[in-house]
Amino acid sequence: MKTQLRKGTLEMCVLAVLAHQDSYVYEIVGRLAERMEISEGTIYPLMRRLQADEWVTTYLTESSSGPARKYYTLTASGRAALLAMRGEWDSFVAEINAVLGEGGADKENTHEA
Amino acid sequence: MKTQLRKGTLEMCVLAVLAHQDSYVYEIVGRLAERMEISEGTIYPLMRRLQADEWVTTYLTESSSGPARKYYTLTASGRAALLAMRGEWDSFVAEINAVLGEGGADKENTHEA
DNA sequence: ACAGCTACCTTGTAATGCAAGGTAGTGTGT
DNA sequence: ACACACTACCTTGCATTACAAGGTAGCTGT
Repeated sequence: MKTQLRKGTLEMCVLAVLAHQDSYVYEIVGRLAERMEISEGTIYPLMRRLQADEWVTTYLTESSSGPARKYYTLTASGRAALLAMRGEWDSFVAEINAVLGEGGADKENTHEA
Repeated sequence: MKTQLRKGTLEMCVLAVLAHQDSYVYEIVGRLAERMEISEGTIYPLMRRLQADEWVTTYLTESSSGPARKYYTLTASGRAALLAMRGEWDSFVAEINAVLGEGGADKENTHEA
């Protein structure tokens, strides 16, 4: 069920990581794993989508500790998409909290939405 | 894409509406539609799930303006589930915002486009 | 040579939301 | 009587996405 909540947010999270700095899947997974459970199998197909949408481009870099790394960089439209997603995310959260706040009168005002 | 964000939250929203007061699908949809786009086809299967999980029970009531209404009531475990979901929701939102905030060290840079 | 790590990638399954469509009772206008 | 609109129920098929499990390959240390 926690899985379902994530739908649609992982793209945004990955874009946010890339906004910070270029990265490759193995590292992205490691970063995200600090804060949430995440699996490689989720990210690879996702990266293909990001590429298809032209939100990222890639380049290869040699690694001294394993196979070459495939770095991903945000494009201009990737950055724009991230901003748009943040906006959607914020209004979505507000929307849900409004519904919860409305129905949740039985829990006398936990915290505000 | 907005659709994907909703995954996993609609159950919680419906439970929240029912926590407010007993209701039937047609009305629930109307209520939720005030705040978000939502379709009947989504809710009926969802109600079956809620019933299967024994989070709601139903009773029929005659209506003076159409077919009988099938009201849904929260069970005790339904209320418990709603509380649990709210908890998950809050920590999920915090989690995502943390990732966004981190990648968004350029949050100074939120000149929201 | 082998184990273990880095790093890439694919396939199949499950969960969920939605559009489109179908059934039926009640009231209103012609 | 007939058509239409509104309430109210419900189902089927599709698309999207996350995940588990599995596969390939380079590099390092013993």
